[in-house]
Amino acid sequence: MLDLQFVCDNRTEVESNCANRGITVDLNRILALRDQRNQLIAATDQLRHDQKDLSAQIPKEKDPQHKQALIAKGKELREQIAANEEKLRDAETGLKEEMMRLPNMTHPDAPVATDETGSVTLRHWGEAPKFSFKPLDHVAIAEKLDLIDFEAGTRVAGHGFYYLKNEAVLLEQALVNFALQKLRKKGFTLYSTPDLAKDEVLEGIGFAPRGPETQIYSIQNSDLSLVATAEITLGGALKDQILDADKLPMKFAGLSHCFRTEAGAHGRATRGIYRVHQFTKVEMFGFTGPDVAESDKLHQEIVAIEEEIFQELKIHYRVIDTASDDLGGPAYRKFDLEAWMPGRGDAGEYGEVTSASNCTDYQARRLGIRCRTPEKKGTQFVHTLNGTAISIARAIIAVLENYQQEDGSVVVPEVLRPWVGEERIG
RNA sequence: GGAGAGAUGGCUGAGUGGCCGAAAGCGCCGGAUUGCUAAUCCGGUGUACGGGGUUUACUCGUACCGAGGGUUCGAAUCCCUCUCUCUCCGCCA
Repeated sequence: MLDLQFVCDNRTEVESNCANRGITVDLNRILALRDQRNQLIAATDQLRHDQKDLSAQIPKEKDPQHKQALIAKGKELREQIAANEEKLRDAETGLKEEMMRLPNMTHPDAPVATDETGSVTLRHWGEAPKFSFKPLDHVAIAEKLDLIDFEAGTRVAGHGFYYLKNEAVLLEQALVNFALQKLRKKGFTLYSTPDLAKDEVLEGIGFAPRGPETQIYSIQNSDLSLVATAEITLGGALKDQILDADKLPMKFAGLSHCFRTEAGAHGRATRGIYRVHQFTKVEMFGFTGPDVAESDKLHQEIVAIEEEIFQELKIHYRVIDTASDDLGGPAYRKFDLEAWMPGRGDAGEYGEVTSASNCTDYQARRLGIRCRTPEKKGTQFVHTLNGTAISIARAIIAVLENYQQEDGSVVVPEVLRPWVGEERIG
C-alpha cells in the first residue's frame, strides 16, 4: 500500500504510474473518502473531548437533579460517538479498499511497457548446450528414468499434482541443501516456515486470498490459507514489529511448500511440472532501512545470489528487467532469471526460474514493519525485498533437460553430487 | 485436552471505577559540576491518527496499559471471548 499523504500530494505521478502499469484508478474517490474520514475523526474527537469534560464534572456535582441531567447528557454523547464510529469504520474500509488497488510506484530505470520495449534482457550467462540428438523435454526424461509419477498425483489430489520419485527426491533435497548452505554462508538467517498463514498476512504481502480470481487455496471456516511462497511467512514473521535500524539489513531465507490454484493455465507451455499446484521453494527475504539506495543495493545482491546458484549449476540463463505493466502490485522493480530449457517448445525456450522484487515500503506499510533511526524522530517503514533462491520444480526441469545424455541418462550437476550421492541418473 | 497463575511504557515494576498516558527505579538523551576512566545534581525521554502552524522547530486534540467485544456519564481497573507466557496433570509423532 502507498502512503495516503503521498498519493494526495502526488496525484499526477500516481496516476501516470497506474497508467504505465495498466491499472485504472479513481483518485477522486480516494480524496473524497479521505476528506470524509478526516471530518469524522475531527468530529468524533471533539465529542470524546466533551465527554471527558462532562464525566469530570459529574463526581463534583452535588445537586442530584443536575447530576441526573449531566448523566443523561453523557448517555447522549455516548450514542453520538458510537454512531460516528460506525460511519468512520465504513469510510476507512472504503478508503482501504481503494488504496489496496493502487500498485507501488515504479523504479525510474524500470522499462515502461507503453514505450513498446516491454521487458528488457539485461544479460546472458553461459550458452545453451549443444546436443547431437533431439533433446527430450523433462516429462519424457522423467518417464524414462521413473522420476515423476503424474498419474498417482492426479489419482490422489487431482490434475496439477505429482509425486517426485527415486533420484528426483534426492535431487529435490540436494537443490534445497545447496541453496540453504549457500545462503547461510551469505549471512541469511535460515527458516523452515509454516505452510499456512492468516489471510491478513497474505494481504499484507499483497495477495488476495479469497477473491473470485484468487491464486490462493484457503481453509474453510478459518482465516488461514495455504501459502503461495515463503515470502508470505518470512515477511509476516516481523509483522507489527519495530526494528533497530543498526540491525538492518536483515536477510532471511525460508524453506516452504508453495500452493497455487493456477486457475485456467493449461497447454504445452505448462506441461509437466512447469506449472503445478504444489512445489517446494527456498526463498530469500530482506528488510532494509527506508532508503531506495539501500534496498536497491540488496536487490542487486539478491539477483547476484540467484545468478551464482545457476552459474554453479552450470545452466545457461538470461536476466530480465520486468516492464512496468508486468510488475505485481507490490513490486517497485523486478528482475527475473530465465533458464534455458532445451526440451521446452520446439527447439528449447527460456523458462522463468527465479524472480526478485524490491517492494520498497509497500508491504511494510500494510504489515506495520518499521524501524527506528537514532537521528530521526518517530519510526519509518522499512523496505522489503524477496527473491527465489531455488524453486524446485522449475530447477528440476532445467537440470533434467540441460544435463540429459544421448543414452537417456542424466548427469548430476557437480555441486549437487554430495547430496544426490550419484554422478548420473539412469 | 484438564487445572491454576499471569500479560502495564526500551526494561523492571506500582496501580481494583473518575484527579492515570500512567508512580518509582533502571536505561537512554541534553545540561551543570567535579580533573582522575566514574560519581553527583537538574531537565528531558512512547506510538498512531487528526487539527493549527513560516508544513522545519513547535503546538492543540483524540486513541492506545496482550487482542477484540460488553457494562458505565466515566474503564489499566468490572464482565465475556480470544491469543500468548509460566506451573502441574493427561495424551502424542
